[in-house]
Amino acid sequence: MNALSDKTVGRLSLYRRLLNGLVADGVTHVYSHQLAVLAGGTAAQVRRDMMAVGYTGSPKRGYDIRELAQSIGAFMDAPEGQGVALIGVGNLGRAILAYFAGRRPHLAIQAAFDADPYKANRVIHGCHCYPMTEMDTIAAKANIRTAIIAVPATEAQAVAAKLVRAGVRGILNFAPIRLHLPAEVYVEDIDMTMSLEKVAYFSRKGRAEKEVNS
Amino acid sequence: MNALSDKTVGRLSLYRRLLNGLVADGVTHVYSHQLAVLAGGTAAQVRRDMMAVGYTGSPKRGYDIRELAQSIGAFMDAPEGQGVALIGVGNLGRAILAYFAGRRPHLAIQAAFDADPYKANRVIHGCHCYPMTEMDTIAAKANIRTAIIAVPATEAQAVAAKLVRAGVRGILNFAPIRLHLPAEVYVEDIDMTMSLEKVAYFSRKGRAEKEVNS
DNA sequence: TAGATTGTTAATCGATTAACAATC
DNA sequence: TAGATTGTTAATCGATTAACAATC
Repeated sequence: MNALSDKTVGRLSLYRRLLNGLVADGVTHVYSHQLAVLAGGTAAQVRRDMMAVGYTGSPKRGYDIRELAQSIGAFMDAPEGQGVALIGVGNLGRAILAYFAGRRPHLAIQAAFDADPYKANRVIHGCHCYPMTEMDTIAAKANIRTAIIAVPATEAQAVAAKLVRAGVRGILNFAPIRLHLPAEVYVEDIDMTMSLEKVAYFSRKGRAEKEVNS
Repeated sequence: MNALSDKTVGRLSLYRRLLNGLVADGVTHVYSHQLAVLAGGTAAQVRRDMMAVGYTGSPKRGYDIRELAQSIGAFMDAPEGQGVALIGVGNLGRAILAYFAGRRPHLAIQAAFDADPYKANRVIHGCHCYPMTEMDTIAAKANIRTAIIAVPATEAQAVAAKLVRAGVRGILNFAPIRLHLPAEVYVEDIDMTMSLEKVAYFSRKGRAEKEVNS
C-alpha cells in the first residue's frame, strides 16, 4: 500500500481499460501473458504490478477480471470522486473537453476557465466555462485538486502558480514549457511538439537496435 | 553520430525551443546550468547531451546559442524537410491541425485524412483533407514517412497497419490503445486518459518521497 | 594566476529481465 | 500426477548522478 511509481500507476490505468474491454467481450479470466500482449509489456511485469495492488491470481485460471479491475479501481480512484479543472478553452481546450466528456464520472472536468471573457459563461461539451477571475473561488468550493493547463506557453507559468495557490496538487500540462512549481506538486507534461519531433527523427533514422530487439 | 536514445532526442527538441527563446531575448551564450534550470534537468545531463550532438562549448562563455541551435537542427531536421500526415479530423484532429499550423515549416502536416467523406475535400487550418481511400496514393506521392493518428480507438489498429503499408515509419498515436506493428516502426503514444489518471492519483496521494527530493 | 565551467570517466541508482520454487 | 502459471528473489541492464582533471 506504499506509494507506487509514476510508471506503475500509468500501467495500472492501461490495464484497467484493457480489462473493461475484456469484460465487454464476456471474458472472465486472463493470464499475465495475455494481458502483457495487450498492454505491450512482459508477463513478469504484469505480475509484479498485480503484486503492487495486492491482488492475487491463481495458477489455474490466472486473474479474475472483474475482481482485478475492482482492485485497481480501489487503488486509483478517489472514493468520493474527484473533480478536475480545465484552464484554457481554445482549440486544444475544447478538444480536451470533448475527449473527456461523459467518459469517467469519477474523474470529470467540473469547470473550465478562460482569460477571455467572451468564452466565459458558456457550456461547451457539457462543461460550464467561467472567467479566470472566478477560478480561486470555484476551485475552493468544489475542492478541486487536479487541473489541466491548455493555455499558450507564455501564460502557463502564471496560471500554474495561481492554480497551486488555489490548492491544486496535480497538473496535466499541455503548454510546451517546463513549469517551476513546489516539489510536492505533481506535473505531467504532454508536449506535442516534442513528441512529433521525436517521431519525425526516428521515422528517418530508425529505432535504436536495442529497442528493435525488445 | 550513432543513434541517440528516445529520451535524448526529446531533450534536444526541448533545448532547441529554449535556445530559440533565448535568441529572441538577445542572449548570445548560455551555461549548462542555466539551460538545465530552463529544461528542468541537471547541468551534467545538458553537457552529456551536447556531447551527443558533437557541439563543444568553452569554459569561459559556455555554449554559443546560435551555433548550438544549428547543431541540434543539423542533427534532428531532415535537410529536405519532412511531411507529416494526420489521420482523423474530429475534435482532436482539428485541434492538432490548429496547434501545428504554420509553426515549423520543416515539419508541417501536409495532408489530413478522414473516413467520413463529408470531412474530405475541405481545408482546415490551412491543411487539405482527403478521403481515407486516397491515403496510399497521396502518402506515396508526397513521400510521407511520419503520421499522427487521431481516430477512435476501435479504428486505430487498422489505420496504423494501413499507414505502415503505405511506407510510414513513425507514428504519433493519440488513440488510447497499444498498436501492434513491426518492430522497426517507431510509435510514440499520447494517452490523455492515462496521463490524467496519473495526475489525479498523485494529486491525492502525493508524489513519492524520492521524487520530491530530486 | 584564480575561478568557474567544460568534457569525460567512475559510482550509484532504479527499473527491467531472468529464473525458480510454490501452487492450482 | 503433469503442466502451466503464480509470487518472489537474484542478475542484468541502462540511465542518472557524482567526481575530477583539462581548459579558457
